[in-house]
Amino acid sequence: MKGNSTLKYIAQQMGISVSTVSRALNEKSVVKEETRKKVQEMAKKYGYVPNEVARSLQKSSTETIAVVLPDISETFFARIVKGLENVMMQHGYMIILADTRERADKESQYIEMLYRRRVDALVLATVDCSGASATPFLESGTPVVFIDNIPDIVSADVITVDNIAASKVATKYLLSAGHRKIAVILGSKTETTGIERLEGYRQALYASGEEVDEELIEYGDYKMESGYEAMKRLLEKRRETAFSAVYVTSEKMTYGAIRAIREAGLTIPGDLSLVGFDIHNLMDDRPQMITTVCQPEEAIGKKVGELLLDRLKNEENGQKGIKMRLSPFIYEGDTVKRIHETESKYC
Amino acid sequence: MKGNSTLKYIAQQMGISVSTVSRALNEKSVVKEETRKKVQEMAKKYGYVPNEVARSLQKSSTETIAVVLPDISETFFARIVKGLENVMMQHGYMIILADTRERADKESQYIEMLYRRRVDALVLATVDCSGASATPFLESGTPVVFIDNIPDIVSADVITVDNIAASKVATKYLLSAGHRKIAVILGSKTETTGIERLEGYRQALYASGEEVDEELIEYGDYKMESGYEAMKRLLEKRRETAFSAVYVTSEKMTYGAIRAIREAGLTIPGDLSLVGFDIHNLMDDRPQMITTVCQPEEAIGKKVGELLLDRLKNEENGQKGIKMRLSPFIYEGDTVKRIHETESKYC
DNA sequence: TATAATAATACAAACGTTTGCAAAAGGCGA
DNA sequence: TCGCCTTTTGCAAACGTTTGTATTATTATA
Repeated sequence: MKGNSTLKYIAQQMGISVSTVSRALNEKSVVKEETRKKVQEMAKKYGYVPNEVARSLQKSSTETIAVVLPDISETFFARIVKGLENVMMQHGYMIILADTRERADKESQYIEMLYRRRVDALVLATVDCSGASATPFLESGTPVVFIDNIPDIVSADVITVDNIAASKVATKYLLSAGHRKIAVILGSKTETTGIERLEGYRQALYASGEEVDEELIEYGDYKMESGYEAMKRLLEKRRETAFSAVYVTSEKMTYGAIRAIREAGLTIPGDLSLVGFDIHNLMDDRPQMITTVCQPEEAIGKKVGELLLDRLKNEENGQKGIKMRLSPFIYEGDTVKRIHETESKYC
Repeated sequence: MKGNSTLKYIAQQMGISVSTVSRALNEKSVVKEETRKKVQEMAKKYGYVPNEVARSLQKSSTETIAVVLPDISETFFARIVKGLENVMMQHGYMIILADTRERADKESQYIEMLYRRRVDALVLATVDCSGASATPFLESGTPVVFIDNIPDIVSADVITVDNIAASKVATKYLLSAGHRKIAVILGSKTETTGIERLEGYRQALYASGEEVDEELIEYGDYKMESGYEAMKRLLEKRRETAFSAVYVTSEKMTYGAIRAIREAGLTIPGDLSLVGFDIHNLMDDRPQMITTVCQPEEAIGKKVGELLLDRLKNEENGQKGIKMRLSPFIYEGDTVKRIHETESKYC
C-alpha cells in the first residue's frame, strides 16, 4: 500500500473529507490542531507523497523553467545553468534542460514541446538570431529571457556579458603591452556576440589612435577547427600585416589558434602575444598562464534566475525589453580584474 | 482567445463532444475523416496546444526523467547529460536537471522533490556511497540508474566507465615506456571510482611483476587543489621513492599536479612522465599533448538512456542489478585507442 | 435555554485530459 | 420498411489536487 496513497485514500481511511486532509497537510488554512496531528500521522503511515502533477494542473503553474541551449557540454553554458539552477531551486523551481546541438529546427521543436508542458518560463540561448523560435512563449506572455546572443526582437529580455567591454579590455591589455598591430579572430559576422566583440576591439583601437586594419580581422564559427584555420590565414599574411599579437574570441577557437601558432614553429608569448576568451580550464588551473577574458557565467545564471523570479511573482508577465550586461573578468597570470559594472536597464 | 484554448473550448465551439475532439487530434481511434479535418482546422484556428500536465495526470506518466549529479559544470557530467538527453528526446522524454553541489543533504532533498513531481525515472551520480538518497524511487519501483559511483545497494542498476581497465591501460602505458616506479594520485578511498582505479593500477603492476610501493599512492579529493597537494607530497619523498612517472586519476587533480611539478622546477615529460584522466579540453585541442585516459561520456549517457527506455517500455520496472562498464579511451599524442568492450551484465 | 457568533469540517466544482461503454447514426440485405 | 451490423459520436468517470461555499459542531452571550 506504499507509494500510491492519495489524499482521497487517507480521507477514506480516516472517515473524513478530502479537503480537510488537504488543508491539514498544507498548513495553510484553519484545521483543528488535533485533526492536523492525526492526518499527519496517517500521511506518514501510508507513505503519502503529494502529487505535483495534480497540483500543477489545479494551480496552472508547474514550478518548472526550461533552459534551451546549443551545447551543454560547453562549460560556458553549463556554468550558467548551474548558477540559474541554484537560485531557482531555492525557490522550489526545477530546471528542464534541452540541448539543441546548435540546430534551429530542434530548437523550435523543443520549445514547442516545452510549451506543451506548461513550463513557467523559458531561458533561451538561441542559434536563430531572429528569436522566432520563442514565439509560443512570447505570444502567450510566458516569461522568456535570452542569454548569450541577443535576438532581433526589440522587446525581449536579455542578460549577457558585456561583450564590448570584454573586447575593449582584451585589446587594451595588448596595447598597453606595447603591441600596435593586433589581429582578432571572431566567431560570427551576424550574431551579436561576434558583432559586439568586434565593436569593442574597434573602440579600443580608436581610443588609442590606432588604425583598424581590416586584414587583421578573421572569422571562424566558434569551433576549434575554425580557430585553427583563421589563425593560419592570419599567419599567411603576416609578412604584409606584421601583427605581433592576436585576440581570439572564444575558448575553442583559442585552442585551435594555439595549435596553428605552434605548428608554424612560433611560441607564445615569445613570437606572438595572445589573449583568449573564456579559457576555463586553463584559467582555473592555468598550466600555461594564458591571458584570457572570461564571462561571469554563474553570475549570469543567477541574474537570470532573479529576473525570472521577479517576473513570476508579479503576475504582470510579458517582456519588458530589459537588457542587462554583466561585467567580464580578465585573468592575466595571477591577477584577476573585474572590469566594470554595467547593468544597464532600458525600458 | 489565444493560448488558453482547451479541448472543451473547441468542442463547445463546434457543438460536438470533448471526447471526439480528443480522439480526432490524437489520430489514435476511429473518427470520421471529415470530422477530424474540421477539428484540426479549429484546433489550429484557436491556437490549441495540448496540456501535457493534464495528460500526465491522466496517464500517470510525465515523460520526464530526472538527472541528479554533483556538478554540471564538470565536463564529464555535462557530456553524459548530453548523450542521455539526446536519446531521451528522440522518444519524447525530457530531462530535469538537479545539481547537488556535492552535498548529500541537497541530494536527498532534490530527489524527494523529483519524486513528488512523478518523474518516470532517476539517473543519479550520488555523493553518498550508500545510495540511500534514492529510496523514494527504489521503494516505489521507479527505475533508477546510477552512474559514476557504484552505490552499496547490490540490486542497483549501474552504468560507468570500466575504471579498472582505465587504470590498467594508463599504468601499462607508463610501464611500456620503461618506467618502473610509478606514482598514483587517487580521488577517494571510499568511493568505487577511487577503489577501482587503484585496483587497475595494482593489477597492471602485478602483471608485469612490479612491486606496489604504498609510498607511491597518494589521495586527494578529485579537486584541483588536492591534486596539487598530493603531488607536492609525492615530490617531497621522491628521493626515497625515486619514481619517474605519475598517474593522476582526475582532470582537475591533473591540473593541480602539473602546477606542483612546474613549481618544483621539473618538466613533463623531461623529468617526469604523466598520464592524466579525462583531460577534455587538452584532449580535443591538446596544446600540450598530455597523455590521458578518457571516459566515453556521451556513450555512457546513451547507454543509460537505452536502458531506461527499455525499463520504461516493459512495465516490469524495478532494479535488475545490471552493471555495465563501458570501455575507456587513451589519448596518446594523436593516437586514440578504444581499450576494450566490457559490457558485463550480471543478474 | 435559546441564539448568535465562531470554529471546524464537508461538499462539490474545477483544472484538462483520456478512455470504457453506451447511444446514435448510417448502411445494407431481406 | 424493418432489423441487424458497423461506424461514428457522446456520456461520464477518472487521474489527484485546490478552493469557494455550505453545512455542521462548538462555544460564548444574553
